[in-house]
Amino acid sequence: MTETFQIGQLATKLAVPVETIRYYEREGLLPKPARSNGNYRLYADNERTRLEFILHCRALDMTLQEIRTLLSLRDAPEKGCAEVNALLDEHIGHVTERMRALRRLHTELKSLRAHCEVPSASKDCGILQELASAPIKRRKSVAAGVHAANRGS
Amino acid sequence: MTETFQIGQLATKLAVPVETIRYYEREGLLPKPARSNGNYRLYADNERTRLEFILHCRALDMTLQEIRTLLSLRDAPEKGCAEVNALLDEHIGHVTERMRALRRLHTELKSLRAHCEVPSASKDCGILQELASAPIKRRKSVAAGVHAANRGS
DNA sequence: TAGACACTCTGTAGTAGGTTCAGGGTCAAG
DNA sequence: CTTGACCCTGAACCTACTACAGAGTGTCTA
Repeated sequence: MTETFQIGQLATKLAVPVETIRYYEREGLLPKPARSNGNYRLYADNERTRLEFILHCRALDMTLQEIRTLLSLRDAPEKGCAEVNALLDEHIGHVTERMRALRRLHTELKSLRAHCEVPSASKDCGILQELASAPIKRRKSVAAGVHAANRGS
Repeated sequence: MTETFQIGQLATKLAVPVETIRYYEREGLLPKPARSNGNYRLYADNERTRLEFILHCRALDMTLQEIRTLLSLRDAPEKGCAEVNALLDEHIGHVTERMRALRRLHTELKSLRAHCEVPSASKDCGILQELASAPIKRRKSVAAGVHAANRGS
């Protein structure tokens, strides 16, 4: 019989909040674990490994949906891993695009900042004036993260 | 008497969804506009200008809270614009940090991808193996966007 | 045996910045 | 008088968690 641990121990070991583990269970990324007499969750090594897998993927900024896909591929060892490659390539594509957007953004912010090197009264502030009148370049918000929803053309 | 337009016209002009305009009003970024007899919102040029200002700021990935601050500075022309500069500098700092994080992430993803140039059965997939065993480097999620919450050390 | 304290349980609500939907009202044209 | 385009409010949904509230469990000490 292998060693089991309860949720707090698992959380400490992997440096993840307890609530996150329960959340992943609710979301179907982790299976429902065994329970103790007192209804505490009991985890063994396979759950621990699975959670580690998930955390690695999250550290690489994949969405839970992407991770679900990877887990299902991992659970089907007879299938090829071409899908894994495809998913990863697409994810890398997202990241690349986001880097480009951030670079553009950075340039623009720097140029905006240059409008006001010498502090003055805010009614004469070059930055505020620029913000009021600069053309709006519609772009996907960087704040949306790596996985931007497509809004608009 | 200046020309007025209703929400759909304003939305079309500035290429923003109607719902977003109403949302900004709820959030207090836009003032409550005049209403027609039929209870339709009626906008004039000053609201339009204010909305443009907000959209420019959003295009630069500022949060609504940052924009609220900028708007209040804009509304107080007697105050200095040192605060504007400070806000912008901090925002640029966020963006810079995020760019760095994205570059690290990109490197890591590329290296992971290199584990499986030749598709094989998924049970032998180098990527899946790597994801299961690689050390977890805790980092702020890039998906949190430019404005990351600080979670954990 | 009782109390203190740490741990766990479920369920709900909040976060940012919107988007989508249901169920209705308004207005001009045909 | 009906069609269709527009508008209204209020609430639910999205991601990936996080933060409670209120209750039960388990262990240690007095």
